[in-house]
Amino acid sequence: GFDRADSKGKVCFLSLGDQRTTVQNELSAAYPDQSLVESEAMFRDELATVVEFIEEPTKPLHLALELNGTVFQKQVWTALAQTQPGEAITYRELAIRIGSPGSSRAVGAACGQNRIALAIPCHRAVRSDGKVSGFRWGMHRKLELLRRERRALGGTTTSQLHFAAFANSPAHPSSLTKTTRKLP
DNA sequence: TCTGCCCCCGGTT
DNA sequence: AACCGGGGGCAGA
Repeated sequence: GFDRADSKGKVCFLSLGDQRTTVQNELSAAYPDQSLVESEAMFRDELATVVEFIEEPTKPLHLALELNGTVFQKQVWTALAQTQPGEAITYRELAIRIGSPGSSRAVGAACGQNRIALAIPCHRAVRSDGKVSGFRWGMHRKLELLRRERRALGGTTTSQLHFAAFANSPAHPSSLTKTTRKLP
C-alpha cells in the first residue's frame, strides 16, 4: 500500500498473506476513510524490489516509507530498519538502542503494531533468550524469512547471528554464552 | 536443561 | 484499567 495513488508516494502498508482478499480487507480496515486504487502496473518497480528481497535477501530492503505511529513506535521501527539481513536483534537490545532500556515489552508491542512488513524488518526481533516469538503475519513466515536471510548470507552461523545481536551492547559475558541457541 | 508460573516493566488505547 | 510479539527469577519436573 502507498500513501498516495501514484508511484512517487511512500509505502505505508505492506502485508503478507495467502489470499488477495484477506490482504485487501486488511488494507481497507487500516485506512477506512481512504479510497483504494488497485494497480500492479503502477507499482511494478516496488513489487519487483519486494519479491527480489524475499527470494534473495542479501541487502536490506530499502523503500521510501511513510511511518504512521507514535514517537516511540517510530524510534523502534527506525532502529529495526538499521539492522542487516541475517542479523537477529533482541527486543531488549532494541530498547537499549532507542534509549529506554527498560521498555523491552513496549518494544515488542511496537513491533506488533508495525504495518510495513519486510521493509521494517520486525522479523529479526527475537527474545533475549534467543527464542523466536510472535509475528504479525504468522510465525511460519518469520521463521522462513530468518532462514532465507541466513542462507542468503551464505553459511552464517547461529553464534554469529547472536553476536551481531549483542555487538553494540556493553560486554555481557553471561548473555553471550546463553545466546548460542539455535535459530530455526 | 527445559518447562511453566509469578511478578515486574513501559507504552498504548 | 487492561492489554502486549518482554525479562528475569525460581520452583518442579
